Amino acid sequence: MLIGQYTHTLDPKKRLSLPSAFRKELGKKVVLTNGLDHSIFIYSLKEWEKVASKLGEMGIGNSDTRSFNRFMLGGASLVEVDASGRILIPDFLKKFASLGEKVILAGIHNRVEIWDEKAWESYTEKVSSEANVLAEKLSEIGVL
Amino acid sequence: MLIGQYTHTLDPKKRLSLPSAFRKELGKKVVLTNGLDHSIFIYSLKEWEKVASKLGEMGIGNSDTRSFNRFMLGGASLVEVDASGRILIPDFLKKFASLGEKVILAGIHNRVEIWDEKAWESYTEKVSSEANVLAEKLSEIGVL
DNA sequence: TTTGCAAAGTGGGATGAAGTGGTATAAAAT
DNA sequence: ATTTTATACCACTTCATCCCACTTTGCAAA
Repeated sequence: MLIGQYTHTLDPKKRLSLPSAFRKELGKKVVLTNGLDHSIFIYSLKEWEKVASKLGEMGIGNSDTRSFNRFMLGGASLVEVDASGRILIPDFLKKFASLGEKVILAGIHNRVEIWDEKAWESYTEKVSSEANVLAEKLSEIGVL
Repeated sequence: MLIGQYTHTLDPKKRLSLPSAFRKELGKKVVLTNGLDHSIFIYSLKEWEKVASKLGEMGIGNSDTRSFNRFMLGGASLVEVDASGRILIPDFLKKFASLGEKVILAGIHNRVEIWDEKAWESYTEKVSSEANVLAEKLSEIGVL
């Protein structure tokens, strides 16, 4: 279970150190891909295989799933974690998530999300103001 | 059952000692997360796993649940209780709840809530003045 | 009541790991 | 051949963690 939120810096070489709390669970090889809401998703290789096979099972018939598969699968790249726990962010993903110097790494269940700090702040601000309403919805369906 | 209300101090190192009355029930590992109304929720690891697995099962398709998951899961952090019964409050949670030096720890059923002292006072003041109205609403739906 | 003891809450110093920046070497591209 | 890019390696700094100590409070025994 990946949880917790950290602010790290993306250096000029596009290196990003993973929070030590995530390293064990992610392993030495991770998969980065286009995430939803302009974030980057990080999966451990193991988790990625599950996600990918689920997506793969959806077939190529429907044009929506085709596009989504191109988005998630086509945008994926396998990355090694170096000796000091850092990964290299590919250029196209950095652009996709418009990452600046400060980024947020957030553990969400089976994945880690990378966000530009500013984007994360404005997103969470918006969400926390809606959280009460969301909580109500979720409690109606018995989650909380 | 967590019950009772305590005022403790958050030291410069962001350490907060849990009231001894809560320690046994919370265990050695607890989960802190963004709470509603700008408080922080503390769950025992056991209780948390129940909440988290429900949230995690909901998938990534719906944008409302995505937001709420980011709020609850991304805003969470697993924390060890140290030898003298203290926990470390992560920076982002301290900011989120705008905690000052004095904080309130309140046991609410299966969780503990952390509030800034000032915020708690003004909140309880407001609520107690509305309590009559609230009681009526709750009795309408059969709670009281 | 007084004294002693144990538990709870708070504060501070020391150590080690985590995060970050930089250099050197190897590989690749121009 | 020269410039650029990637990777491994090393070094510094900061902060979390551990450990110890002081103070206060409540309880119990003398």
